[in-house]
Amino acid sequence: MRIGELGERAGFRPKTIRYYEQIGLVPEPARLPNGYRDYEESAIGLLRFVGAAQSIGLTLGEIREVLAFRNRAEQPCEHVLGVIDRHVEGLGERIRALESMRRDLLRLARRSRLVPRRRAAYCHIIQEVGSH
Amino acid sequence: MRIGELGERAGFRPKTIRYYEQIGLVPEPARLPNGYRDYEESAIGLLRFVGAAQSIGLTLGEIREVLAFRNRAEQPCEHVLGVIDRHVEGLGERIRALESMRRDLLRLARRSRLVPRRRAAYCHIIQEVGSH
DNA sequence: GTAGAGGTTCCAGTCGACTGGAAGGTCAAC
DNA sequence: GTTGACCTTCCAGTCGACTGGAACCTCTAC
Repeated sequence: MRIGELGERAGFRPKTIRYYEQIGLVPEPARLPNGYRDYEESAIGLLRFVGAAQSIGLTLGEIREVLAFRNRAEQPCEHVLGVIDRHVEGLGERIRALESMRRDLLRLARRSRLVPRRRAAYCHIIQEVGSH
Repeated sequence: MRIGELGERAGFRPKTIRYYEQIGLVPEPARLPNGYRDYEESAIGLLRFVGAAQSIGLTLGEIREVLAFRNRAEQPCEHVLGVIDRHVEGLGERIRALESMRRDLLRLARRSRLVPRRRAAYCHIIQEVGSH
């Protein structure tokens, strides 16, 4: 299939797919006699993989590393486990921060609606967040 | 105090402080006779506010909006409450996504360590994440 | 044959958040 | 007086993830 169809089905713009190919994230596909890229069905899965990896916070660089192992059909090595551990650690912190933030913002929104004359209350909350 | 000291005490580089001034995030300070910037103590609190707001995910543009209201000592108006609501909503989603991600990664890490010969397990998990 | 959609490469730009570097001034300690 | 740390402005660059646009080709429907 051509690049436009691949993009439609995998959820990426052609420009983005070409960009990914340029930075070596995905392989160059075969070409039709007219020079158009000709993708296999498997390219959809690969791009979906990239999208999923992005959605869990991996950078394109990290995804490329992971794909390198996937493409070689090797089991995760210490390197990939290291990537996972780093993310798990960071995730815990981010979740705690976000939950705290959410609670604060909900409380603030409630207070602001109950006491509309309360002054500078938003700034007060942000400063509490900052002092944790 | 001069910009270097402010940066030390507030946790920002002088370059960054000048950048914030340039984009209108923080006000221009007074100047000494030699042209050096001369900051009041309150500038530390303002920059800490910026840092705290960044840490809960606000963009500089959003922080600037909030500061505009703070500086006028007005109570949060509908606009600021709108910013809060947007963030609360987005936060809930992000927290759920991060928690799901964290669970998946923890499970993956455990499985990978118990069954070190398991092949391409990482890719499998990412694809599960993507299919949620 | 024509028009328009879709494709190609190449090069540069956008966005947001900084950061580097050039060119030069100021100041305090030695 | 000299040196080195710190300051100034200005202009452009970096990073990561794209995206726009120019110039041109290909193909299908009318």
